[in-house]
Amino acid sequence: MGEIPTNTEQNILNAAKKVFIEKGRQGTRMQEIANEAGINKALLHYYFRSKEKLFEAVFLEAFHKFLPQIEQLVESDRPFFEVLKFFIDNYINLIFENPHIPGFILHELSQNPDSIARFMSQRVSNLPKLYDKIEKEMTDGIIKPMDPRQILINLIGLCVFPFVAKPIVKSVFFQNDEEVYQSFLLDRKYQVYDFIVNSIKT
Amino acid sequence: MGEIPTNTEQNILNAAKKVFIEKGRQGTRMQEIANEAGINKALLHYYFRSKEKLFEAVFLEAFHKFLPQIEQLVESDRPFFEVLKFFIDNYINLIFENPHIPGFILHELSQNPDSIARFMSQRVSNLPKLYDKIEKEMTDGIIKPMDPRQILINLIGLCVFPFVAKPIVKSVFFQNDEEVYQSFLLDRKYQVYDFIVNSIKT
DNA sequence: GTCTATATTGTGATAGAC
DNA sequence: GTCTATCACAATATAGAC
Repeated sequence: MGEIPTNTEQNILNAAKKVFIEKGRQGTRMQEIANEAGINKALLHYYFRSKEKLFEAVFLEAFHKFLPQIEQLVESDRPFFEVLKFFIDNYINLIFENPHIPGFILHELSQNPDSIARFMSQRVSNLPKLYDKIEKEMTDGIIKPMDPRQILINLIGLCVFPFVAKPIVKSVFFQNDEEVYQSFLLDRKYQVYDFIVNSIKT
Repeated sequence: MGEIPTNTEQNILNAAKKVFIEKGRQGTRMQEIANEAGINKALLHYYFRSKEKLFEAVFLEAFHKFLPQIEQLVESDRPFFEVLKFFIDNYINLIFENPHIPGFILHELSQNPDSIARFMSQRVSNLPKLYDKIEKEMTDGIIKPMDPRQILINLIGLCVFPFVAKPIVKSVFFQNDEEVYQSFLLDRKYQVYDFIVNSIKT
């Protein structure tokens, strides 16, 4: 439903993405994916052997869409604060366009923590380079001395949380006003950047 | 299983809490709750009419356990930074003892965002008082001028995220070493406090 | 109150016509 | 490749004995 599919397989995958990411693995019914794709259940099994296989395809794509962004933080020789600004801007834009994916990934991984090994591969192998970069700026007196991992975990958490906790945030802080909540999100990237910089700069 | 139940109803509720909070509403089987409680399925329906009712009982308790902590931030005349330290300490301790509840709440609410109205009640009615308290310290030049809601959302996000994202955090930053991850968590409350204070103090 | 047995519906998966 | 019809089993819920 919606866009014209190039082929049936892609059509199914698109439908599956939508349903799985919103409802989760256990909350998803094959029938609903079929409806969403405008076909019948049998075709799902024709293209993807089982619900399990279909789910894996969806999860893999979602996971890879969100994780490798970390590489952006390394692939540059510019100062950390500049790279940081660039990353936050891109990452929050990405979440904006796919607001349900972070919660989807977190929930499915918590249901099946060991599966993460299959998805990670070499993606984060250059994380040590990022640590070096940050520690370099610490010895240069630009950033306060602290565990670089704390910075990175705070960074991801601050970006992701307002989206993952949408119902609570929207209800508690914005009286369930969708518009006010959205305008809060639009301002968020600048707030996160300022918050982090103020916290870690010397 | 585990502790001796005072009565069957409480026994069922304990078992249901364990299973629902770990597996989620859709991932939970009534049979598994029955096994966990050491009884049979029929008794579940005798005490709680349906899976739905049992879930609601579990969710309500979990939700109220975690939300009203916000009140701590208001119920004191001490400076905000002191109250903040106290809150972070308590809240992270609470999560430590119930590490799966935050993810459980976030996921279930995102599946059923409208249901939040039933659970909130007057709990956050004194939030404006907290805003006033923070804004007072801004005009006093103790805290940087900014939207108090940004501070509070960051606060919750920083506390909750390392637990909700355990598999990713543990894998990406700690090579899946549970012990290292745990020691990171133990240090977390001080890190979060420092991070926030450094960021918002003038 | 607690159990066993069973009803009833939901759901993933397959068979087979076209 | 795509459909309809159906199987097989899983899961919630209830009936009824004790």
